[in-house]
Amino acid sequence: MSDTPEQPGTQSLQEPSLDEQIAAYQREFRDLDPQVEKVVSALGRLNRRMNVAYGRQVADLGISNAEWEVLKTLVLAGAPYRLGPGELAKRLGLTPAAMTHRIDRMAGEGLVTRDRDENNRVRVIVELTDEGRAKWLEAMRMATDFEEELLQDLSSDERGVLGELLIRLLRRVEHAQPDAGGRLTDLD
Amino acid sequence: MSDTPEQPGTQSLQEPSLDEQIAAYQREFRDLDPQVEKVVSALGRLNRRMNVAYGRQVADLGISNAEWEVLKTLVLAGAPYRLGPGELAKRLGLTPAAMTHRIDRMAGEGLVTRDRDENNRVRVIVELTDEGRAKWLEAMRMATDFEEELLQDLSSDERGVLGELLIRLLRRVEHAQPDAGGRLTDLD
DNA sequence: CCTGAAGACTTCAACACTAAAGTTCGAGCC
DNA sequence: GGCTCGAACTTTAGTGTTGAAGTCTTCAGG
Repeated sequence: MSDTPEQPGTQSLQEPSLDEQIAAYQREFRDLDPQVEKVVSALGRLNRRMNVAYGRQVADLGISNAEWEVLKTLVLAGAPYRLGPGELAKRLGLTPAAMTHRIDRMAGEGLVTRDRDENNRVRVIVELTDEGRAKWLEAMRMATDFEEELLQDLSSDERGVLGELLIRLLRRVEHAQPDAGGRLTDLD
Repeated sequence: MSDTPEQPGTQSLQEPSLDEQIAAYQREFRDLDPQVEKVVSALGRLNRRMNVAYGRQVADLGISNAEWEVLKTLVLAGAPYRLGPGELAKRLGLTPAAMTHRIDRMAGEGLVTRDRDENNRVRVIVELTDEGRAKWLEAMRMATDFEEELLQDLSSDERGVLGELLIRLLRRVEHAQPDAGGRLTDLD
């Protein structure tokens, strides 16, 4: 069902329990598969809660979740940690316009630099600063600690199984099946 | 790692493959548990993709994802499908101010009505209209079809296992353990 | 060269959300 | 009965995002 991600600053989402929710849906909508609904709703909720948690953690470092996303993307690019605004926008799923402003802010805070490419003056190069990289590292440490704790109750086998199942779903959504029975095409 | 939910209107998120991403992180950050990272990253990605998909579907019905959330919450409330703006805000994780505007729009579109409570004139009652309920039903049908298709490759057993594992994670995040070893308190 | 077309960003107007400051109504107190 | 407090919503100011329009640069012809 999804429960899209909408947190206010850092509030306490207050909703009925998962089981109550599913029971309510079944009352209102007869042909609902509870098993499917359970998986989908749990997925959505889990994700929202996690995002709230990440947001709090990076806030302690003085950066926003949005800024952290940019730092991660730049680090993922590897080595000199450079990427153009357009490329960043594509990877983050933002419009170029939003990227322009985001980079403005981050450059102002010293997390990245923004320069014109000398070889092709239409292009702009955004590069991580040492400070930006340091912030990333701190955030990364907090994030992995949190993630480790989140999965604490699961055995290694269970973690493996969970990972595999999720990846199968992801594949289904990403490669938008060449239609061998199920549609789901044009997902993105 | 999370990959927070940020889609532009309805773009094609373009990112490295999950395996590439994890490999890159390992290069940059030594003590990273690939198994944990796999689970967390898959969760985040899956969710973003799903939200994009939901957004497209409800857009075909002429409503936004945000509006659909309100419809769902009202239906979940049951029977006369009424809730105050404050209560709605709490359940959706929005500020009351945002709720005011959202209700304005939706009332303008005839999806809900907004009236003062006769017994307590400070209170406002938002009620689903028949049109709103009809929209919900259509959206619900599309959503469940999509969800069914998403899980198509998983056997009933696998769906059950996945659901249980997710719920265990959810519990860990929701009840923010009374600290018997792991922290994670104050999550929301 | 000079021109036209395409690409990569930026600027602008409109919209949605947050935080904080109002407004209005109901309740308790003396 | 009039006062004050608190609750529930709305308004305002500021930020971040989208979509469309605009600018600047490069490249392919003519």
